[in-house]
Amino acid sequence: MAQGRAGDPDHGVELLWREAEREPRPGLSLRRIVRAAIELADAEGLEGLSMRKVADRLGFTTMSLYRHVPGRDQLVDLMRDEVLGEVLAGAPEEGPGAGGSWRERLAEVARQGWELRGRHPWLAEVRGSRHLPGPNAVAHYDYMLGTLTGTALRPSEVIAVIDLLGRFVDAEALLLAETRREERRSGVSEQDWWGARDSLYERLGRYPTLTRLWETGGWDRPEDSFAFGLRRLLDGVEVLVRERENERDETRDETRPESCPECGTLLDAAPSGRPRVYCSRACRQRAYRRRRADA
Amino acid sequence: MAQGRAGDPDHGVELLWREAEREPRPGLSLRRIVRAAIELADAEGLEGLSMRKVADRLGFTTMSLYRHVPGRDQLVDLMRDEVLGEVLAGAPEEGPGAGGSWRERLAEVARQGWELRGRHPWLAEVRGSRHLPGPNAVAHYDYMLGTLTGTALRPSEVIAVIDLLGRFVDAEALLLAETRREERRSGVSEQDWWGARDSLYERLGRYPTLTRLWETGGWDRPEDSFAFGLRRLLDGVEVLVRERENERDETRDETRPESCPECGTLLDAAPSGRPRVYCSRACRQRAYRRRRADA
DNA sequence: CTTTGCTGTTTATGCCGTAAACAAGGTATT
DNA sequence: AATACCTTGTTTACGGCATAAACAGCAAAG
Repeated sequence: MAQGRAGDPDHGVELLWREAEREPRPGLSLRRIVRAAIELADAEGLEGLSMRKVADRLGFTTMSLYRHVPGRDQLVDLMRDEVLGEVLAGAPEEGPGAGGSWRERLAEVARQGWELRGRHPWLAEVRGSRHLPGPNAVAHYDYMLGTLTGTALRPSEVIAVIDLLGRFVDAEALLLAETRREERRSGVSEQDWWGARDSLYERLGRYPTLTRLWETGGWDRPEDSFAFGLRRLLDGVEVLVRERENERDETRDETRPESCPECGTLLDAAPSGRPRVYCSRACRQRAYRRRRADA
Repeated sequence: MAQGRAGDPDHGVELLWREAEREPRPGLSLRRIVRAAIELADAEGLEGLSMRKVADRLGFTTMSLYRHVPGRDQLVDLMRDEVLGEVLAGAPEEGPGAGGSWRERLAEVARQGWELRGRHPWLAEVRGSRHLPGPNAVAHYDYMLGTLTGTALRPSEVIAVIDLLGRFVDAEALLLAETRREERRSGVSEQDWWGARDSLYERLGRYPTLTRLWETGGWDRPEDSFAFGLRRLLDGVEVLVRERENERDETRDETRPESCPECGTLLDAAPSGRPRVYCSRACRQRAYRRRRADA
């Protein structure tokens, strides 16, 4: 069934989105394969993931896997979707973090993504631009986009911010994962390895800025690169949000606000005929809570 | 000479830093190998780079390369350093961009890095945390760090900003490179490929934020992700710079400024005995030009 | 009872990096 | 001049990888 379909993306969609497994029978199954592959990748990284090893771990031959998965790439897509389910499983009901400012909510999803990649470092190593999202991936993306609901950002900006943040988290996680793996493989810590490169340091005297930063202790206590980067990014987004808020405020008094300032939904006329400000009681209360929190 | 040294980083240092080749003799040479490898990787990506193909391109056997390069990884290090030389070759003398504000200089090095990765997309694909820098890599790093000279940032922050920016450029370039490659490999544009995933879109109705953003045209004209991200990042850095400037200004009036506000150099007493403000005429003029430009 | 389809296995192909032994030529030493 | 050595390139071989293709066992459906 799965065989010979490695080049068919739509089959990949079916695989990712089809209903939960029927009754668990003995023998192989998609879910078992995916789970085994995740364990393997958690331990050895994405590059250490091979069809052979997954099959061995399950006690089957390599080719047996191809009865359930079209190929390695699709297996990775399935693994990705599986672990993305972990974030939502631990999240509260009412959207992303419910309370708090957009900034707090955004910082929270970044932290969640960071922690997920701490548990599954291979997630950041997944390459390629055509990975099909499964139900969990889409739900997670929707959840992240939801953090910016109610800001004055334009739709395309909401998307750009979330994508940017996602790439940032991935890049930082990738760096950490690679460092960790090389440390484990070689048995030498990153510090020790670089510290032993005397033949390199001998040659760095001629570089002025490098030398000055070295002498003023720039490398003595380095910044935490995830925390530092996240702060800069959030600050940068905040500048944009404020800009859009100012634009909104300038036009507010003349043209009546025709969309909910909290979630952006278009406002239909209230039954009473009185002009609405919020689209629902939930939004009105959320705005109230935020106003109180800001003060 | 190169053989059997694949695990010796110090030999890698020697290779990267040793003087320019002697007279070009017929047959193989390190430089020729590196050049051929760069051409290959430019065309086929880092994953398409193999010792076999490099050797074929030069008309030698695979193993002949190992007389000059310890292994594939070290070859990549050499390629990296070679192309990093391109940036500095086109740069003016007096440090990074010489004129302009720190923000303009920082934006400029980001743009240069972006363009370099446009010419050599594989550069962003290089993985691993223990890549030895050669002379060009160090000079380029020094050059980038130099853009923030004269700001109120602390040394560790200067480094963190430059590293963050570097990872950002790399991440964006990687995304683009992967997209391009898949487009070339499959012959289908990214838009067309995703547009044909009807079996996926059928299932996206249940996701509220996604749906709302779709309906309000969020994906109609997406932001340019490099330009957008760079703006956010620079804005974020600017927030930090201003914060540090305020801190400096608060202590300015009581304790005399003992370092040049333009480049950070410690000020020695002027021969006249009159308290100096800038360390040199160059810095005084630069500050003047900037003040005029801001107004 | 036979046909069909699902599941797992066997076998084989063609990539990859590189270790090890070897061959040939130039250079230095005796 | 004869010898040893060093540098360069080749041959051969190994173990790893993904996966195509043919095949074998079994169960349910006709």
